[in-house]
Amino acid sequence: MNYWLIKSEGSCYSIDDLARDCKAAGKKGAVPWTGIRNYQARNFMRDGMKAGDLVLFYHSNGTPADPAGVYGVARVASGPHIDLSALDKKDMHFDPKAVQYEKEGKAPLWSCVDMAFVEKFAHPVDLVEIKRDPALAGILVAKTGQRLSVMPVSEKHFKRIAEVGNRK
DNA sequence: GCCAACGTTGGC
DNA sequence: GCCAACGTTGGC
Repeated sequence: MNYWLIKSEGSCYSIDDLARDCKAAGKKGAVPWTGIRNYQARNFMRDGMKAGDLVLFYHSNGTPADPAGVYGVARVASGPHIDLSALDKKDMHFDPKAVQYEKEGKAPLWSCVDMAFVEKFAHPVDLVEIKRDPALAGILVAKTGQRLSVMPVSEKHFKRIAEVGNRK
């Protein structure tokens, strides 16, 4: 069992959106986490994530009203599969190179997994809090210049953030 | 909205 | 294969 952190712009796709879409997905209860166009992030998703892994849901690009931070927890709900949004010309994350891969019968250029909503924290654990907490020293998301949208988290750090987020 | 940090692209 | 130019991310 591994632990991860995924980022999303809160104003673009928040944990509330994930909760809504997972509910709308019915029995499946999960949505494909598409649009990742960074090789390292893709590799973490495609090669590292296993169904059942728990994932911190981080909102990036915060505002004073909705600060950047971890807002809740999701769960990996599938193994890796092709990210169809890369083949969709109308999609924001369309990639002609992925179409080329498809034509040549290669393995998909971009893959993703399904994500299920687990919980929204009683209060978000914002970046300031994360950086200030000695129990979270060394966590990747607090590192300057860290732009990965999918990254591993240690079990210790995962549990600490979940504990702080659900406190009170 | 600024800008530092980073990944990717493409000329050579 | 180097590296400058460019685009993007994301904190502030």
